Amino acid sequence: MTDSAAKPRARASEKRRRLTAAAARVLHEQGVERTTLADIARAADVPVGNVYYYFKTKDELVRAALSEHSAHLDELTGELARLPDPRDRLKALINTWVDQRETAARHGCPTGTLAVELDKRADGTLDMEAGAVLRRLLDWAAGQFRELGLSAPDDLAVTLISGYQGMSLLANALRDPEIMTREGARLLSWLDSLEPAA
Amino acid sequence: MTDSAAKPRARASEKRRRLTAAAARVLHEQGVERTTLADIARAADVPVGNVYYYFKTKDELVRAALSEHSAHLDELTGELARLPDPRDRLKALINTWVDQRETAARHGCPTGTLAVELDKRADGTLDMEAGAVLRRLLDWAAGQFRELGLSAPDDLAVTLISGYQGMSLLANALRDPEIMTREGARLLSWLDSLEPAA
DNA sequence: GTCTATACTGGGATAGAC
DNA sequence: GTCTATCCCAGTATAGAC
Repeated sequence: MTDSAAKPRARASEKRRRLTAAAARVLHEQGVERTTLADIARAADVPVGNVYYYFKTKDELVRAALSEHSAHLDELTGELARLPDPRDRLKALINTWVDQRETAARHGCPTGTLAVELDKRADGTLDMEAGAVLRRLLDWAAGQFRELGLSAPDDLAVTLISGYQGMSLLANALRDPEIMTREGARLLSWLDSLEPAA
Repeated sequence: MTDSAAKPRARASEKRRRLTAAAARVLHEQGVERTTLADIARAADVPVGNVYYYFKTKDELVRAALSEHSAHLDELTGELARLPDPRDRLKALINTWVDQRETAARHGCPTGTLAVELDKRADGTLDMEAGAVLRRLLDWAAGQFRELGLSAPDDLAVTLISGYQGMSLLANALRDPEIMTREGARLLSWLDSLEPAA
């Protein structure tokens, strides 16, 4: 009996997951304000009006997309944790960014562009949530710098992530993926130049 | 006769200028998609429906806001031109950014956030126009680096403007103006470290 | 040349059928 | 638990009064 109910439940969460994944992708490509629930439903292959069974409001879908980005970040840092040297982890992170250059040139950083859009809101509902995801990335990077014994690890993290956001924004605005390549190389040699205080 | 017609014409363009200035300000604060024509009209103290006498569509108001930013940029570089040393001009530019830190922390870089939002559009109408303004800033900066006899002036310009966009985005997402101060200081010492190739 | 009243559309949200 | 039909509002744009 409980088992017979399991399948519908499974399908329900399956659709919910499809909607979440679609939201993350479509909101990144089109932005929050220009994306309709119909767009997301279509991308998830779910009937339009049905969306409200899984998400009460559009904002909840945005929130789900943010969790998706956050989970993706966890996955990435989890993989990087296998590298013994923190500096190598940071370098691998930068290489990941450069590998994504075509996407960045077309749509920007998923979290960064979301942060820009949500910060324009007057209502205090979601306007800091994207910032919170960026904050987690900053904290992770600061941890790596700390492990390296560098002073002011938090500031170094800001410099690194700021570099990523800046190059993504410019690559996007100018539609030029090579900006990611060149600035990525610069960040790599910057990393190499950092030495612990004597 | 031609003189008697001058006053209404002057008033007309006066309102047009008020609308343009209001558009630049409100679009920066609220973003394009969340700003209604009524918002801009109210900020410009012009009757709502009247807007269409001066601007045929909302997109034209966005375009006007972009010209405003572009003009503001010209004004700024014009002032900086009075400094004899290109390096001092670049430093003064960075100091201007840091002085604007409270605004940046609240609303981001006017042109950068506009670029992010417009790039989300599928229609090829305005999606590159903000990028064009950023391009002009890049070109100006590259000119300064070239005057200094530095190699790869275009890449240095990208690094500088990317730094500005990155620190503005992070300051905005985290609502922390001090990020502008710290990253600004870093950019200043980076500038000082640059030497012409021997 | 200036402004008002209103038409029209897109899209978020809901009630309720199956 | 799934989906359809529909309501309703916000907001752009226009027609036309003054």
